[in-house]
Amino acid sequence: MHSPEELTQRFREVGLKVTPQRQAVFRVLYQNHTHPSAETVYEQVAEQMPTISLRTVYQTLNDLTDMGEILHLDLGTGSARFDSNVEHAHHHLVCEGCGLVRDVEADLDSLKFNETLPSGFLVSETEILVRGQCEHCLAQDQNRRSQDQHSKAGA
Amino acid sequence: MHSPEELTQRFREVGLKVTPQRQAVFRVLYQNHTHPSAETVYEQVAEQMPTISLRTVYQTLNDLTDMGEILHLDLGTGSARFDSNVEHAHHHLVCEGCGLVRDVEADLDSLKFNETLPSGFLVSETEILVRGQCEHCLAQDQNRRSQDQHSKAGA
DNA sequence: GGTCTAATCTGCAAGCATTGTTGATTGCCA
DNA sequence: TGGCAATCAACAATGCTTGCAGATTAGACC
Repeated sequence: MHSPEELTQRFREVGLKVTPQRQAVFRVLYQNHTHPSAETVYEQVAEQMPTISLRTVYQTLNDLTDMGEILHLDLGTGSARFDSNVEHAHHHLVCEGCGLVRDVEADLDSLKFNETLPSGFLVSETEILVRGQCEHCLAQDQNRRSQDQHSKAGA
Repeated sequence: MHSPEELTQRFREVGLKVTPQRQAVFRVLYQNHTHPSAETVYEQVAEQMPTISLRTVYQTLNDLTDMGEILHLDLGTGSARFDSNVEHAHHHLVCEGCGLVRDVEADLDSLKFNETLPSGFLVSETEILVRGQCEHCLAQDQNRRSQDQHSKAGA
C-alpha cells in the first residue's frame, strides 16, 4: 500500500473524502504487517480515537481493497485478514492454533500441475496456503500434554 | 470416503448410531463429487426425506469430517464445501463467478519456496487454490457485454 | 472565514453460515 | 421387547459483515 500521505492524495483524486478516521486506519495498516482482522484494526485505531465505529473501519478497508491498496484474504480463520503488502507477490503461512499469518515467497513457475488445467477456465490467481502450528502454539501444546501427564500421575 | 454400507459399519464401530437421516447424507455425498455446501447437501437429501433438518445435515457432515471420511474446505465462497475425495491428494480450482469447484492434481514436491519456511513452524497441510472464471461464467460475461453494446447502440 | 451539499460518521438492525439448546423420538444392545 | 443413550427437529444464539437512517463534516465555492 501507499503511505498515509499518498493515500490522502489518492482518495481525493478518486473523489473520496479524507477524514481523521480514515487517516487513522491508513496509519495503522501502514505500520501493521501482521495481516490484522477488521476487529484488530478497529482496536488499534480505537486506542487513538475511541469514538470510531467498527462500521467505519470496515468501510475504509473495503475502499482500500477496491482501490487495490490492500488485499482482502480469506484464510479460513473465521474473519477476513487484510494484507497491506500488494507490491510483492507472496503466499501465506497460517497457524491453525492462534491464527498467526506470515508471508512466504514461492516460485509459482516451478509448480507443475499433473494434468493441464481445464482449457476453458481463465485463471486470475493461484494461491498457496501453508497450514500448521506456529512455534508458540506447539510449545503450548507440549506444556498442556505434560500437564495432563502430571495430573494423571497425581490422580 | 467409504461407501454408504461401509460407513454404516464405521459409525457403529465408533459408537455412533446409524439413522435414516445419516444414511441419506451418506448416499448424497457418495454420489455427488461437486464439492457441495451443507445447504446443497440438505436440499438433495430433503428431496428424499423432506422432514430432515439442516442442523442434522451439519451434524453428520461434522461427524464425517472428524472421522476423516470427507474434507471440510474453506474456499472463500461464503459457505464451507465438502469433498468426499480424501483418497487422492489434490487441490482445487474455484470459479469466482458461480462457486464451481474442480479438483486439480499438482506436484507439490516441485514447488520451491524462495526462502525456507520458518524453522519452528510445523506444517500440516499445503493447499493450492486456483481462482478464476469457469467456461460458463466467461460465456455469460461475454453475452452481457455484447448485450450492453447493443443497448448502447440502440439508445 | 462563512455557506452549502454530498459524502461520511455512528449506532443499530439485519443477513448469512454455523453451532448451542432442549424436549421429543428412535436406534440398538441386552 | 424394554430401556436408555444417542439423535432428531425446531428454534435461539453466535460471529462476521453489511444495510440503513439520521446526525455530522470535508472540502469546493464565494
